[in-house]
Amino acid sequence: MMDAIFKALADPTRRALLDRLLERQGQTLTELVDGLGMRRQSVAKHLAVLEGAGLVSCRWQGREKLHYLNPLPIAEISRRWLDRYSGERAAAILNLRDALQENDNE
Amino acid sequence: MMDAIFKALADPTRRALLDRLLERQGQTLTELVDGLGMRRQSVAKHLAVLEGAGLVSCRWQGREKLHYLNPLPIAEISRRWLDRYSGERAAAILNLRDALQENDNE
DNA sequence: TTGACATGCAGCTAATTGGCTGCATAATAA
DNA sequence: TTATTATGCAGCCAATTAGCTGCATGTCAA
Repeated sequence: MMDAIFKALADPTRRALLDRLLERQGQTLTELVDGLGMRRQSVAKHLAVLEGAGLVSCRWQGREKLHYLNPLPIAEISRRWLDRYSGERAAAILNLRDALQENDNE
Repeated sequence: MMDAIFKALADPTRRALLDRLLERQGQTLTELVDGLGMRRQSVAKHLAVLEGAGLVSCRWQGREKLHYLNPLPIAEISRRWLDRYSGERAAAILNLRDALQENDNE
């Protein structure tokens, strides 16, 4: 599950899609295609990956599929994984700096 | 640059390597190979990716290459990108909930 | 000096990925 | 009803990736 999220975030087009949805929720596929320089079907695949990772939720309205950003998984990742690297173990940064400066300054 | 970091984090083996280094800095390649069920050369490639993304820094000590986690890029990512999804736009979560509950409860 | 050890480098292969085209289906508009 | 529009689905292809093997290089210990 965490793996799906990281893999989904690994593609710049998919991050751009999340940014677009952050600006305005509920956009359709054809709206989201605009400006990406890519065919509709390719964008649809990217959106499917985002949906599979739980980052985007959808709602059908007639023949249009509205896309909504779901920020909760990203908040989870940030809290449960990334924070370990900046939070309680911040001392590691100092250890690193010390270790690197120890004896080679080339 | 941000792209390199996201791509580096997309692989579970690489995230495991970061976790290992978070537990103990300065491990050698052969130490890190242990427990991954993978050849040394493969692990070396993963470490090269992490180093290329700035997530790992290295120091040579004789014939051994010591690996150190660099938490700064992850903190950058968390601050400059991920926080937008939980912070100022937290209202979007409510908008999403409202939109999804609007008219379909199947 | 010689043998063992730590690593690097080049190249192979199978699987995955990210784009594409073509066609099908469902909903709206005329 | 018929044409248009929004989307889905299947399949193709080139590029990337993640593992591997084999060999070369440099360092340490006996």
